[in-house]
Amino acid sequence: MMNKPHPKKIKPVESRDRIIQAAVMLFARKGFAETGLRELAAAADVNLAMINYFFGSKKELLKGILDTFFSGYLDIAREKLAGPGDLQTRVGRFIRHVVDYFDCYQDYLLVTITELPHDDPEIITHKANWARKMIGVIEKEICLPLARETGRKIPPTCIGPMLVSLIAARFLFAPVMEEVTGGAGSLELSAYAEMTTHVFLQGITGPDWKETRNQT
Amino acid sequence: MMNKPHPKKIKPVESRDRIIQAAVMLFARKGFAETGLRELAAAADVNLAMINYFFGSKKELLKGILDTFFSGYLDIAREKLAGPGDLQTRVGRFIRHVVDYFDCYQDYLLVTITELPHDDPEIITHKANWARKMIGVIEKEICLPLARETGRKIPPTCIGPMLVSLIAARFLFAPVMEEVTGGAGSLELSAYAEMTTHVFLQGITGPDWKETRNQT
DNA sequence: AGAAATATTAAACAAACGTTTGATTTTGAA
DNA sequence: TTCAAAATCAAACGTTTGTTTAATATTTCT
Repeated sequence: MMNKPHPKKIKPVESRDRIIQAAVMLFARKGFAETGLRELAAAADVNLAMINYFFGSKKELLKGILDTFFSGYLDIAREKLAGPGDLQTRVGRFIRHVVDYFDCYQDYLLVTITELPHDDPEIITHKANWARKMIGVIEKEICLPLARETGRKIPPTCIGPMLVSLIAARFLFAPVMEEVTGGAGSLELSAYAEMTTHVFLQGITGPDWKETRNQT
Repeated sequence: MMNKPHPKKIKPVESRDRIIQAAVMLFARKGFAETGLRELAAAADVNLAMINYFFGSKKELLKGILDTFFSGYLDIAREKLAGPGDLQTRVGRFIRHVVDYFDCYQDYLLVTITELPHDDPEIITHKANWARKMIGVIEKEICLPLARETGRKIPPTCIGPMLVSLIAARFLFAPVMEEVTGGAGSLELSAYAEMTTHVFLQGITGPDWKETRNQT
């Protein structure tokens, strides 16, 4: 007996995860408030009441989605922005991974960004907590080295938003740009990462890029 | 008779404008869908029915707000991005004016950006039409000169979103950053414009800025 | 097998939604 | 003053909203 040290939770994975999956898709495409719980329940193929059963409320479900996205983003920052290499190498490595992450979690990104400025006090604290941690990493890994090497002081509360906005631009504007170009495919992902890195480090007029091609 | 060639419309200015003013504020703070028409009517101090009387529908009201913002943004691009000066001068002049514009129309900006990715077909056509015009200006005034001078080809559908995201970052993240810093004032507006210009043109590691200080 | 915990269901809740209607008031020109 | 257009209003329209309840089905462990 007690050979199974507790099966823990392996079962509610099915419905619960289908709800999250459908929620992220619908929130990204239609917006949080525009998405009704009945519509969401239908898309996730669960009973309406299951949503409140698992998450308590619609807002709590949103918080879970935001947490998932922020958590992954922060992990990349801590892991890739620190580590070996000079500033340019580390920033290049970071951006390359964030572009992949944003591409993979596109819907999470859209939900997060479009809900960013809305000042629901229940939500804003969550966002601020994540932002604070992110600002800390950026200050340590970008702003301080930059000030040490060039004497240039840029506050992390300025760099942080700029950096994430720059990278996210492609995905934020994707729906509109698709309509604009009439479906002509956009820039390849790795090329976009390279270009973003160059713009952030050297600007559009800076000297030739291409030397920012280190792996991992 | 007919001495007054028609007083045209000078009267509906009162209520109609109060509605727009309240709508922009509420849509920016709470989101479009989260804002009820009754709440909006109360904030604008008009009767509920006046909104549909003036604008036909809630969605039509939103389109009007988007049009106002896009129109002003496009005007600045056409006026400041063209004209005398080399690429750096023109971009610097453009960014300086856009930062002022975004600051002045902060709520319009938030409404526009947070509604950007949502794929309501009635709205997306409007956005795409404006984006197309903007892309045209950027191609002509930035991408072509850049390719001519440096041989570097960056598609305007990439530069456009990057540029606007970079400038808008401060305003998009403002509510969160305020909570993060605990109300400590953010960078001064003109300093932010200068920094944004430098990052866009030379990147964060580029040579000293300060020479991008032309007037008008 | 039986008891306890977990999942799932249909139905109902009050509240809020965007919109419409029809009557009334205000307005500006004849 | 008179008349028609524009503006304002209270009230109600039928849906849809997020959430809750209580009963049922399924799974899990003893």
